[in-house]
Formats: sequence, structure tokens, C-alpha cells
Amino acid sequence: MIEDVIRTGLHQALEKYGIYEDDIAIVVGKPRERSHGDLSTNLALALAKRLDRKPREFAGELAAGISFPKDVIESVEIAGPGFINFRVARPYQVGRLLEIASGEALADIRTGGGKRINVEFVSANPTGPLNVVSARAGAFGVTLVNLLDAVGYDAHSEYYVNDSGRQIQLLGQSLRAHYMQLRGDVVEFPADGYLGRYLEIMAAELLDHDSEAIQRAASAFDDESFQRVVAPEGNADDWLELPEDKSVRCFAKYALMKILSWQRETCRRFGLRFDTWYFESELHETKRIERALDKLRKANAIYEEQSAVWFRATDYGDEKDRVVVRADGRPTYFVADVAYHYHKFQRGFERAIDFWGPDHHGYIARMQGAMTALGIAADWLEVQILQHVTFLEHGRPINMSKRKGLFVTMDELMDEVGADVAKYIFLTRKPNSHLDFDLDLAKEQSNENPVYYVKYAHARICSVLRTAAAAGVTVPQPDAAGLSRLSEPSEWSLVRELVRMPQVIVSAARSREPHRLTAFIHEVAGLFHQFYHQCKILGEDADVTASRLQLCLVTRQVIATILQLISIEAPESMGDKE
RNA sequence: GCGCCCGUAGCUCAGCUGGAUAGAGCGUCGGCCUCCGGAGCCGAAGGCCACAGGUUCGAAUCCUGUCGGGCGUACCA
Repeated sequence: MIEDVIRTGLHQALEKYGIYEDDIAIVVGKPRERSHGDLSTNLALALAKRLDRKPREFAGELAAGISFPKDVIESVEIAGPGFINFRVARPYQVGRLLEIASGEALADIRTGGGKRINVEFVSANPTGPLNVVSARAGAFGVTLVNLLDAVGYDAHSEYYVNDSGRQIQLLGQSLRAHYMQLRGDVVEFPADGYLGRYLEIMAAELLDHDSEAIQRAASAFDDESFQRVVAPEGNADDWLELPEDKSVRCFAKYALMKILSWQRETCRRFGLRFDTWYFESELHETKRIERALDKLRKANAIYEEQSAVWFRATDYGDEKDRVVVRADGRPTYFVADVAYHYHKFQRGFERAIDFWGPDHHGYIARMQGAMTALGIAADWLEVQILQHVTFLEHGRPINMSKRKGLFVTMDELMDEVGADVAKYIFLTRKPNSHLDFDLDLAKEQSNENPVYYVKYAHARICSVLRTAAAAGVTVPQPDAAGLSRLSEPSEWSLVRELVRMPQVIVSAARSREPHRLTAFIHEVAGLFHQFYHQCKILGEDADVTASRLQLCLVTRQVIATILQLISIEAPESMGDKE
């Protein structure tokens, strides 16, 4: 990397002053102001005091003491209070641009060595349709999976389904009550039951469905893990004949089947795919929970008190101990989660990344504590907290409650503003920023959304290429001769930005900050639009046209690469704006 | 009370490991299509970076405190 070349040169120059490589970390960065060159270091400022020198003078002396190959660094200047600014030579930039065009640049950043990483996200309770709260997690999760793959890991996306416990019983009771009400039976609705319209509709459908229709719906689940939620035999009236607890279980299973099919479809529509849907019920059936408890017991990490079983979380940095088995003998959600993550570890993942909401941050310490107690390295489980999104409608926050059936679904979000617009909005924010999402404003402005600015740049390039083809102009593959002929400032501004792509991807992956991708691609699109307005591409001198077409090709490739990482379509044309 | 996150333009948000004149989108105002797509380009207005101290040659960025907002502090999930 060019930064390393500069650092090495500076280190050599510093030896004269008795300062060696281990002594100081040289910071080389990109100055905000274009006129300050391509790269800059504050080295002289940082060392001035230590060497008792005037910064600017020292900078000049340092700069004079190093020489770089002319085809890498074009010039070195001293500026301001003592910055040393470097201008990168054009042949070097062209070389990096060609590495992007050939795919070599993307190959070079694949340094993960194929290590397996599990990324778990969304994992919404299967008690209703996915609501908008999951959209942010979805956008981040899928992008991180793509990013990790891009830097050479083997990333695996996973969705955890809480298909057991009280909430599922409640779901079954709620559907059963809705159904009985529709039949005209007098029935008491369960306290805290689910009141959403979707359950009423589901109940109405059940009235029309004979057992065959129900089995047909069930057969939509082809993959194995979903088999555990396919609807039971018979129809709803048959289920009512059963003893109440069995009856509730039949209704619960049917509801789970329907809801999971919605959730899976919503994910697909939003561009999310999961390699694994992991069901909590499997943990109970395979005795993984007992086994996790045994393992904790052997590690002396649990004890009994007041007839409950506790995990010694305080021994692992949590503020209090946590119950793992209730006094009535039922395991807690927490211990199921421990067993689940232990199984993740056993499945051979070298790291697990979970996306959680801010309401779970207090949960991190006990979870990581449990992992440590099980003998797993402290940093194996990485928890990314995605801060809360406040959805506003008519200027007021929407209070969402799944239980009361009050929420905006992800499908509604996609209907109203579109999947790509929604994703782009989430992905321009960093994960720990609280976000106000005004639905009315988003609808109103969905046509003005910045995502179209980027898509348009891509479509525009495609259009130019089509026009060129129609005019019989051959579009040349990028090469050194062609790209070196670029001469206009707007062309080089674009080149300098394009060349950053590999590092942007690496930094976004490493910091788990996908918004660096959208910031970058927006910049690229802007510079392309400027270039387009300042430089005519077709109908110029043949060489000039060829060079500019090459630049277009690389730009299109960069935009397409980034859009693919954020799961947004790169269109060849824009269609009509409403 | 304690813990986590956040306070940057009218609104929604960027600002990479402290740097040289704090940016973008939307909104407002003014220009640009006989020319490769005007979902574009050019320009203007708009900021005590919540507040107060501190560290530093240098702070939106690091530290402390204050104020304001969100969330958590379950034998719920």
C-alpha cells in the first residue's frame, strides 16, 4: 500500500534523529482539503516538541531527506503549521485502477483465510409478521455477511426462532380463541393474548380450510428445519375436540407455520437469505439444554438457592447471578440461549456475531460470562448492538406492541417506500446512532432518496455504453495506455476516489460499519455526475472517447460491486419517474 | 441510584485511529437541456459541533462534570 511506502521512507529519514520504527507510529491520512495533496502526515508536528525543533522547519528537513520513486510519489510539500503533504503520481493511480478492473484488488483483500463466522440477525419472535424494527437489523446483518465474505471469511447467516415457551402457548390460545369466537362459541380471550388483526384473519381462513387445504399449506415447507412447524393432522374443528392443552398446541403449531412462512417471505422480499433457521425447540428435544447445564455444573458455575438454579454470573463480571432453572423446574430463556450459542461453537464457527437491540445490552455480560464458563474464548461471541429506530407517523412516535397488534410491518414499509430505499436509509447510519424514521417523510421523499442518485449513475453509464454500441463505437477494456491519457481534473477526482474501494471495503468489514460503503458510493456517484457534465464522452477524438469509456467501465464496476454488497439492485436504466 | 447509547445546519444524519476553511441528503432561494438520460450539474443562504472545565502545538473527536433524550437494571422473551 502506498501509505506503507511513505511510512517506510519516513522511518528511514527519522533514523538520522535517533528515532526508530518501534518508537513512533506514523499516521498517514487523506487530507480533507484536496489542495493539500493526496496523503498527509503530521509527523513533524508530533515530534517537534520531543526534538525541540520548530515543526515547519523540521518538516522541511525531513521531506528533503527522503526520496520516492517519481512514478509513485509525484511531489512532497510542506504546508500549514508543519504538515508534510504527498501527491501520488498518476501512473500509480492507474495501476490501482487496473487492479480493480481486473478483480485483482478484490482478491487481495480476501485475507480471512476462509474462517467460518456465524452472523445471527433479525431472529424475531414468531408471534406475528416481521415489523419495521427488524428492517434495520436485516439491512445490517446481510451487509455484514457480504462484507465478511468479501474479505475472505466464510460467513454464515442464521435466524434463531423462539418456537417454544409461554409466548407460543399464548399464541396458540389466542388463535384458538379467535377461531372459537368466529364459530360463535362463547369463549374467554386469554389475558395478555395476541390481539392483532392477522390472527383474526388467520382464524377466518381456518374456518374455510379443510384438512387437505391445511396440509397443502404445510407442504410449502420443503427444507428440513421447517418440518417441525408444519401443521398437525386434521382441521381446526378436529383440534377443538382434543383436550385443551393438546388443542392449544395444534393451533400454536398452525400459527407458527403461517407466521414463519410470512417472515421467510418478507425476508426474501427484503433481500435477506439465511443459511440456517435454528429452532429453539430443537434445543429442548436434543437435550442440549441439560447438557449445557451439566457442563456449567462441572465448571462449578451454577448453584441452587430458593429452589431455583443460578449461574454464577458475578464470577464472570456480570452484576448479579442469573437464574437458569426456575423454581418450577422450567429452564429460562437465558439458559436456552446459552445452549444455543454453545451449539454454535460446537458447529465449528471460529466466531459468532449477534445483532441485538439496545434493550438487550444488559444481557451481554451474562451471555459472554456463560461462554467463558463453558471454556470459550471471551471474544468468540461478538455482540453488535443496533440502536433503536423511532418510527414516526404524523410527526408522532408510533408505540409498537406486537401483543396489542399495533405495529408497522416490514411489508408495509416495502410497499410504501420500497425495499432498496429503506435499506439505503438504514445503511447510511452508523449502528449505534439512534434513528428517527419518519414514515410520512420517507414515503414523500422516496422518489428523492439518495439511493437513486447512485442507481442513476450506474444507469447513466449503461446508457452511455448503449449509445456507444449503437453508434458502432467499440468499448475498450481498461488498459494503462487508455487510463493514462485521462487529463481533466474531474476525471482524476473520480479516479482518486475509485481507487479507495478496496480499503473502504476492508475498513467497513473490520469496523462492522456498513455505512462507510454508502458514504463511499455516494461520493463516487457524485464525482461521476460531475465528470459526466464536464467531459463529453462520445463524439470526441477517438483516443479521448476510448479513455473516458474505460473510466466509465471501472466506475460502473465499482458502483455495482458496492451495491451488491449492500444488496441493492444496480439498474441498467431508471424507468420513468412518477 | 447504577449501567449502555446519543445531543453536529430548519429536518434526518456523516465526519475513518485528535489535524489545516466542520460535510451530505431533504427543504428554501437563484442559474444550466438545439449536445452521451435534468432521478443530473453549478451557485447562495443556513453552525458558539448541548453546556462548562481539562489534556494537547492542535479537540466535534480524548478525559471529568452538568443539562437534555432513548434503553436497560425479571425465576419475560
